[in-house]
Amino acid sequence: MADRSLGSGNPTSHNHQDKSGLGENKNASCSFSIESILGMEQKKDGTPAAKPHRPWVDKWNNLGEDCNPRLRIPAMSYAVPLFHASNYPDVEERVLKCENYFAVNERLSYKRELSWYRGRRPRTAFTRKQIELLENVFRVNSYPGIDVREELAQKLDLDEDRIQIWFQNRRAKMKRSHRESQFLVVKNAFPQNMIK
Amino acid sequence: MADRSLGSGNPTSHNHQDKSGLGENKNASCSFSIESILGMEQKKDGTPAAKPHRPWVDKWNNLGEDCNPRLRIPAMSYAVPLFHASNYPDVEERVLKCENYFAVNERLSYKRELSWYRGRRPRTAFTRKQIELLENVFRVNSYPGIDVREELAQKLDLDEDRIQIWFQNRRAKMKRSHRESQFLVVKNAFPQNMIK
DNA sequence: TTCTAATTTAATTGT
DNA sequence: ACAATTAAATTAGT
Repeated sequence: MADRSLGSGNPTSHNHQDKSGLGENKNASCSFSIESILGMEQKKDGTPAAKPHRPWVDKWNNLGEDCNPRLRIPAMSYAVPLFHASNYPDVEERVLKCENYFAVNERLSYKRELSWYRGRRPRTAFTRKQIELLENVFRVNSYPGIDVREELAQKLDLDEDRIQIWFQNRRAKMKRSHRESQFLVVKNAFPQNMIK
Repeated sequence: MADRSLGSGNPTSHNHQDKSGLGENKNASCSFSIESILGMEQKKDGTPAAKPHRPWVDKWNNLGEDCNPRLRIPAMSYAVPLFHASNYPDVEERVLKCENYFAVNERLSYKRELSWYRGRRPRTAFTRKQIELLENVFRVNSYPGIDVREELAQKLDLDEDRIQIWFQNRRAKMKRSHRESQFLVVKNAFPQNMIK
């Protein structure tokens, strides 16, 4: 049982980053040859030292000191139940705890195998109450200034950062749905066969 | 998610110049009063948020013509066979059965109640061949750019969207299985009682 | 039941 | 700040 038919043969290193396409395989026919695929991979990772602003990494992992934060075992964080902890299935939670163990004890080992996004902030799960208030404020003002955000942060016991991101994402959502409803309006204003 | 099938323009111009925080209430306590809320335009849905990007609805429901497609009964097809008494909560299941019944017999009734069920894209069943190629590509590049995805889409006769989602889910799966295997490694490296 | 396609939304990156 | 994308967490179909 538990046949994990897929998990076994997988290479574990991945350099992501292929935003720009770059997929020019000149070969005429249908070859996704290894070459062509590898050719498509961007070498964006010269280890760019690109974005070393991850306060929470150190905040939660404050034993290390001088090595590149992006190479550290970072967030353990979301490995440890401290941070959100609530809704993993049992197995996964044990897995996570264990990983954390290992990391704590052996730290600095297999960083390489660990994904590039290690440093990602654990996803915040807003409560119903929090969302409610945020939505109410959003209705009135979708561009709250710093003072309002700070106030909200305090009231909701969240970092001001989270508030800001929330409003950003919320605006994006609103924009999207507006765009889409406009699309429908336009679409319905035309005879069916004019729109494919 | 990328909604690239819609007008890529930026039809809605925002004057987002509100640094000052409009919604700022001078009142001491936490009042975001109804008045202040109603004072604004408020055209955004009060609740569960619309997600009106569902091109396939029309594609499969091309009998109607002038009514709003979002209000139509969409895919009856996959609504019909749902008399599987499986894992919906009782209430919802009854609702479904009922709605379906009416939908079949009365078509276009009970649109409102169907809404939560309606918008979902029918699950795509990939063929063995498709999976095979996708897996092969994934092995070399788990982050294919748009070009590669388009190429795959064409080759496999799928929407590019499906490809993108497939890779997303595949990455999640890989991550999961990596976690699990790490768990096993750690587990075997420690005395039993260290693992709860 | 397990696996996975599809959805929603928090977080990241680059401009 | 926005646009586009990714990952995390869910929902739900087979």
